Amino acid sequence: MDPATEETSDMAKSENLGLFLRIRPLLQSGVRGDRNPRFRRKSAFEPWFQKMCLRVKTSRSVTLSPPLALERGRTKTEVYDGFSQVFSPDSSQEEVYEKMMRPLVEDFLRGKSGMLAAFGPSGSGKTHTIFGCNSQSGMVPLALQQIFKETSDSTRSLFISIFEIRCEGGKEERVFDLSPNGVDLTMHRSTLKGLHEALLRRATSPTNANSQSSRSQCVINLRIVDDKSNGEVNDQANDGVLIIVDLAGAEREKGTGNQGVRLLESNFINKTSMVFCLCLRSLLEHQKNPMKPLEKHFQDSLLTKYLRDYMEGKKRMALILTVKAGGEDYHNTSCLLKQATPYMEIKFNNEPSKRRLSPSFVLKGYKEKLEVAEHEIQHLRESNLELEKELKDHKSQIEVQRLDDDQVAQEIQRLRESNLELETELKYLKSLIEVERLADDQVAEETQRLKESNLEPEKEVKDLKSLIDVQISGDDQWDDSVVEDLPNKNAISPSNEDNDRLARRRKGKKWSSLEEDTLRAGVEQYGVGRWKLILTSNRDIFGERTQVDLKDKWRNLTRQHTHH
DNA sequence: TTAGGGATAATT
DNA sequence: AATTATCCCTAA
Repeated sequence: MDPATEETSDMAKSENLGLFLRIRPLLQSGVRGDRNPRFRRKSAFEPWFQKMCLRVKTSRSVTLSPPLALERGRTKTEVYDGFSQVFSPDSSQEEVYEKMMRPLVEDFLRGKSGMLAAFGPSGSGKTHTIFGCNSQSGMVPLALQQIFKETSDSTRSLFISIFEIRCEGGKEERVFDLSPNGVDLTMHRSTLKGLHEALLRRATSPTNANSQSSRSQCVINLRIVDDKSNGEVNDQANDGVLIIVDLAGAEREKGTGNQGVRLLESNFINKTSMVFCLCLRSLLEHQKNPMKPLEKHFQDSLLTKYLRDYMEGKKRMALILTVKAGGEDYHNTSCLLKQATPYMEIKFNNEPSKRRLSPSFVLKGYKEKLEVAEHEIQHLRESNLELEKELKDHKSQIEVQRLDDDQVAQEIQRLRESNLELETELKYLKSLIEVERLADDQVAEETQRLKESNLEPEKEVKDLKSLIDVQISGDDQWDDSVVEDLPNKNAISPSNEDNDRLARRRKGKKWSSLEEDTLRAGVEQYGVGRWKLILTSNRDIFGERTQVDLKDKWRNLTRQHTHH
């Protein structure tokens, strides 16, 4: 936002992954010129599909409610919030462009790289959004339009390449260059033609249409360079790069007539998309907890290899989810939202080289976290007080407004929870710091004192900070190895097992009804006790749960059932 | 990997 | 205080 102020400092400015959501209209108005006529017929014959499971709540949130058929008593609508922008079914291409694409393009013109990936089930409008059709240009044509307009008088050239990665069956992925010449096209503003040809071929050729394109990834790469320097520098020296990716379908493989085929690792229709998601998830976890290594999922597919910098959080990325909102789409949509929503917490920093983290570097990171935590605790305390007071007031009045009371109480509960969360994080950080081996006598003593005293969190934070300072100052030539090895529990020194255990316990996560249903279905399909199989077949739904978690949950579900 | 027993956090 | 839901540990 403010390029002038952000400069050198290492972890200076980071921005979150932009997560957009676009809901496809239920009915194809004939204008769309859709390629699948069966769709139209189907929805005409089966009007109950009109019931929408997904609705826009605000410009940044949606509500998802299961269709009646799936309800099993305990149904509540879920809210997904925090999107950069939600585009309703009647949003126009221009609107999407303005709010999502234009900032990317403008940064691109200023030499800042970025990427946009479209993700969603096939038929949800990914391609329509990215490429558009004759009457409604998509993001790519609109972006080019803007780019050509703004570079017409400059001395810069634009390079564009477009290619497709297909992986058919279980075979190797293959790359198909869709540009007429097979190499990068040099384009000035008048030579837009080449792209049009590529576009046309992809969008309208019936042989190349649905079946294949839903399983292939289309990548468009724009590069802008100054004409002064020679054009063909392989590296992205100073040039901005803008990559637009049309990811393969993100639906789960089994339709209505499921066949328990050996699925690869999860039910993704396509390996590349799965790897893409694995990368993002790993990145997110790594950022939440730096002790977790950033796994190298990217090397598992061509696309993610190509996008490595983005997969590792080094360059900025935006994601647009396209979904269908019909009742029949509930499952796919739910899976997609559940999976992709957390990604909005991913951050990108511009710092390109982060070699090996010295402990003091890591500690500095913790210190910053502590500071933030300190603030938030303070803030939460205040809101807590405020709300509690408010609640009291309410209660002292007549009890007509019970509902309001409940809402306030809920809010307080929520705040309490996040407050708790922060405090446990403090505890966690504290234990990590202890693990760093405080060889210094003085420091060890200090730690001991801290451990035994019953300080208020605020004070504790303060003391921890000074503690860190002591460590950082007396620490110049540590080598790495600590960081990479730590995620392994066994590598932690057994100094303080009790404290360590406390800190490591995962925060309990309630089972969603989707997860429960999936578990039931899994047991039905594979049998009781095949937890590993059930888990890996549904990893996109179960997220970070373990086999044991599934087993325990099943124990619960059935125990309750028999107890009845 | 799984089944069970236990610990711990969340709810009632 | 008692009951549940989750998470953790470990023998087999």
